[in-house]
Amino acid sequence: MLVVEDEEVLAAAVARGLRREGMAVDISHDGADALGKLDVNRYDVVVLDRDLPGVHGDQVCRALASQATPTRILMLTASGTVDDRVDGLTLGADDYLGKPFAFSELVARLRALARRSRDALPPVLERHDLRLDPARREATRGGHFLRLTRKEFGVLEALMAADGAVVSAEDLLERVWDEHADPFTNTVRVTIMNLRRKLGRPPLIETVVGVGYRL
Amino acid sequence: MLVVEDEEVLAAAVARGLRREGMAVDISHDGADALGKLDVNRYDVVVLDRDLPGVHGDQVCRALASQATPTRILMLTASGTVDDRVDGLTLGADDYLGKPFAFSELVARLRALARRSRDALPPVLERHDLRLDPARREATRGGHFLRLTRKEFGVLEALMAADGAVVSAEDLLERVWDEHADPFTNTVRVTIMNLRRKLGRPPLIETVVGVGYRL
DNA sequence: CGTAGGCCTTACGCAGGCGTTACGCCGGCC
DNA sequence: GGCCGGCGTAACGCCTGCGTAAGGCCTACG
Repeated sequence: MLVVEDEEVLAAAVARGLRREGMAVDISHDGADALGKLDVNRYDVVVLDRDLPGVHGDQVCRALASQATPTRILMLTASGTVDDRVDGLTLGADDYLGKPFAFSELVARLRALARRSRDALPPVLERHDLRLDPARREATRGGHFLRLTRKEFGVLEALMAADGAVVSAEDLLERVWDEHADPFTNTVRVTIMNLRRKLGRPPLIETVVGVGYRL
Repeated sequence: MLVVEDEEVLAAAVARGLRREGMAVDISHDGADALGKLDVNRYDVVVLDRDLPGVHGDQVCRALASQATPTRILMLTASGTVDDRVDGLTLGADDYLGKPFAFSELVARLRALARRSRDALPPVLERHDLRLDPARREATRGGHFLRLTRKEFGVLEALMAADGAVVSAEDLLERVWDEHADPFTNTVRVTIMNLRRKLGRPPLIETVVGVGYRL
């Protein structure tokens, strides 16, 4: 989840509560920062306060809705009038909750949205004799099953989704690991190595020196 | 199931009875709350009292019928006249039961509706040498009967319905337990263990570390 | 009122995922 | 030709996540 809320105390409280519910939560305190994070990370759901200083919540919403993304939006608003609800939904929000709200209701709605987001996401990726189904979490090569760990699966998914384009190690860190990953770590190289080993021959992952990796 | 009934004592009694029959049951005491839950959760069947304070049962029924959902509706009504029955069915209910009713009849009708709601799936699930009949609550492996508890049966049903895809512990909690399940509980692991033990060998349930389980 | 069984919890041991450090190879550059 | 930066690879250790046992609560039932 990404929680976008300028009131820092509220944001922290919500994040803590959601983490207790088992969710992975990032926080933004303004619209510009939110757009940056949305650009860089993939979220299942964004909890978006409508009244943001600087870049307004509506703008964030529009920006997100305009691009074809599987990310769902839950709008938070101070005034729970019907007009707001209509506005929010026409702007591209997927759900809407007026402040003050019951925390349990927020959780329930986020769960529902996250499930929708997962359902909507998964086309089966196929390249060469590789087949990867994110929904079923299955990867095969030449019909033969591959037992991949989470990181390996994530890296392979990112490479396949890039469709032959080069993906930098930094991109992989942000997509497969999380936003606070140590930029000087060696773990991507090690994961790539293990992945290559499990994929077998002929080799499919090419190193582009100084830039990144591609299928 | 979702039971919508403003008489709290009756609602609790019905829910308890249905849980004894192996169903996962949520409760709403008014129409607005029911609409919220229906918005957020997926149910096979809604048991809907017609006479609700605030948002009337008919309105809930209409709202639900207007959207393309696999959820079935069983209307409960205080007066068992034919007129009511006709009204209910034209509103979009799938079945109808007048109060007072025999509990066994309620169960039978709900079973029938639940089966219809799921009839995208074959009524009897079969994978490998496993056979599972949700209607009769019977499970066999290699022709040999398995004595499963409700939770074990539910978990196995979910895994078989997933058809080899990975099912997360969180999904299992939502499907087999109910909406108030503690996300950090250990009970899924224990149930999986007992299930594996009862299923015998060769082992059929695979653990995908950090993700979930699959058949 | 006692018993049995379903179910959840706590506690603990263990395998494996994952990140680290260290080192060797290779190509480019001054 | 020596230096250096980028990468592959091996080996090690931490610690998460899972399996499993044991105990306790609650409900159903005799």
